[in-house]
Amino acid sequence: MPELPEVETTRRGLLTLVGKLVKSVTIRHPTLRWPIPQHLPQTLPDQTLRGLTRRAKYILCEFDTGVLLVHLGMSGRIQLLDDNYPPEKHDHFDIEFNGGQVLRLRDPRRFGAVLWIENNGLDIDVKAIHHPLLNSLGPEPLEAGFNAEYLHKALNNKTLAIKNAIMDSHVVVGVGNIYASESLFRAGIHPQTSANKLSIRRCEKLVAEIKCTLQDALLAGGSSLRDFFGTDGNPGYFQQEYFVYGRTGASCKVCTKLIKCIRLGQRSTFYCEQCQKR
DNA sequence: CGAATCTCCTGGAGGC
DNA sequence: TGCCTCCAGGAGATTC
Repeated sequence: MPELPEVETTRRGLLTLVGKLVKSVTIRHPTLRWPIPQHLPQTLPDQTLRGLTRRAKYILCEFDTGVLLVHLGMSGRIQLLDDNYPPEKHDHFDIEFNGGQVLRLRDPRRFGAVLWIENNGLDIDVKAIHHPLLNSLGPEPLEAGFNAEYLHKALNNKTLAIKNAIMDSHVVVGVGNIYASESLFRAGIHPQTSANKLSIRRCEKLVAEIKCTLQDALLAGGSSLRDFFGTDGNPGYFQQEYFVYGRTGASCKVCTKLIKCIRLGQRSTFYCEQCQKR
């Protein structure tokens, strides 16, 4: 479900909680990708949510004594409830705040994660947090550090398909299966092109289209495939703007040729052979 | 080292 | 209605 636009949409929907005090924490199903720390129901109450930031597809919830790192995996979704409604089957984790609002994590496939990073009494800038999951991440796609020069250099020694390369979080974060196909279409680049064969000019085009695609999706409130909804329960609308994703056999919106689907790195990959060149 | 494959888990869709 | 197979937005771990 969630790529960068969906995670960012989720984060923004939770900003109203910043400054509030935690009342209680409930863990119903601790076995996500990694176990949810069992001490959270003791640790978090009476702490203030100091800030909410995002790095890659991780939401970082800054509390007084540490940072709660949340990842939505494939099927995760966070709801912001104004009351403590009865949980449903896959509602694994709640944070209840003073005033009654509840942050609720639902994740049927349980590929998501909730982890705790203790700050050990130090006032650490959340941007400078050290954690194995955060240490080797590439640049944020919407920031200035992700540019043609950077990408060209990062792809320099890579022979794998460009589509797989831009989905590698060491190269650039936040680009998942949907937006990889969409960005490559917009850039006119065939997904099987060897990463190190892209000229600096085409890197420039690809960088621009990744930024543009993610921005457009963000403005639409993300994409709703099956089950993405914002924290307020409203779906995103970007899927209505897909050029290629999920459109196998339909005609290209630009040239009318039929959209093709191949498997790359075990993932469905959609493209137009007329509009996208190697 | 890079690249490809495997893995975690549940649910929905489609075929029979 | 039931049973089977296939597929799904991520990404770390493992293997070659």
